[in-house]
Amino acid sequence: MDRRQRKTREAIFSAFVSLLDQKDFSKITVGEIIERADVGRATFYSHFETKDFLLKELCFELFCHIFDQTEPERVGHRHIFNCESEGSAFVHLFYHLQRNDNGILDLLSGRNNELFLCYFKNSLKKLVESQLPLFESRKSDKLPVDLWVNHITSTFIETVRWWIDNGLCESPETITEYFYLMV
Amino acid sequence: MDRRQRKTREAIFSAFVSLLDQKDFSKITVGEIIERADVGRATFYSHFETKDFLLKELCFELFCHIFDQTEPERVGHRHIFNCESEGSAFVHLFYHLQRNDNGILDLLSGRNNELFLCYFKNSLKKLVESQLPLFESRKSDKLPVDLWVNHITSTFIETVRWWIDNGLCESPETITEYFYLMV
DNA sequence: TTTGGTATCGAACGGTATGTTCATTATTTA
DNA sequence: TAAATAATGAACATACCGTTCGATACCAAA
Repeated sequence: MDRRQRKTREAIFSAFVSLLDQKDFSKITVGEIIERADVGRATFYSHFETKDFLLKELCFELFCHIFDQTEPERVGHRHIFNCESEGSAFVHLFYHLQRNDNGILDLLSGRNNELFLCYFKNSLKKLVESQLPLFESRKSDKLPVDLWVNHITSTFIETVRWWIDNGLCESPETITEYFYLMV
Repeated sequence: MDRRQRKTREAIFSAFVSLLDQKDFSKITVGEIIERADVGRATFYSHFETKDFLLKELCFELFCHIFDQTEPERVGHRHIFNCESEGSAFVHLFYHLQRNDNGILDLLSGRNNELFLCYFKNSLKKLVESQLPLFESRKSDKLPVDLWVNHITSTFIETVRWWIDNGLCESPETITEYFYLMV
């Protein structure tokens, strides 16, 4: 890829993330993004169709290394799908969140990010499905599978949001315990 | 209240609800509302500060008779807080939803109604709190109360959304059973 | 190093939606 | 019937969107 392209793309992403740190997605304008990225208006639109697509691509990059099963393992980072000890995938994920990789917390806690939550939920569902045996119980036999998966996923997200709103006081282990208690 | 005021207010509400039947809240413009309500632009803004406030007031009216404890009982409608048989408040609520009073389903199922969901959740939380003893168990002792309340409330909402997405196939009783199984 | 292709710039434009203003007209109420 | 109040409708300023286009800067391959 052309170095110019890489640079503007990077500039736009980083301007976008830093803006998300300050205000809700819905309040951010394209004008602000290009001003902070120091990039021409036409340039922005030659990279991203709309602001929503920018968010979509950002999510894709964010979630890829967290959720994507095809992503190759890296040194020092055991992949979440391959955590061997029981249930550790979710502690792992809570750790990711606590470190606030790429300002993901701003997006999760914000109250106007339906789009983001939608993408996050979809990725998370895949993880939940792959870990489904963990949650087998009397209850789950009597429920439609997709309702059950949706419930676990939603519970995870609501737990994270509660955690954030509470100032991330609890340790990832405690939160994981809470999470498992609820499902 | 002046009859003129009542009439325009009513016209705006009904135009708004009928538009919600057709498209997401975020796609509806003030222009469309006043056209359908057959009301002047200035008139709209003399009644409602913004479109968001219109939604807020609509929610207030919608939720009042469902959730408000101070609302007087009416003939043929036992109030939800006074359902005496165990747990019937939630079946009651599922019945309300199934009948789609005031097009509330459009708002609940729509994917762009964070504001509405926020209001709904807040009202629902009060109901959940009042019914909390129903949900006591080993689990709940070990969890922070507000996390527990939030979990029950979210689970209810997610159940309804799943129900709607599935075409309201199940009976309110079945859904209530699912709901209780999950929490 | 030249050269052809490509990315960026920057200003301007048309379009849509917002929320306000104000003089005029209609309705209510005292 | 008169004073108060509400609705009208057109106009206005503002903001943001997404597009266009000629000029300029940059890159990569020959």
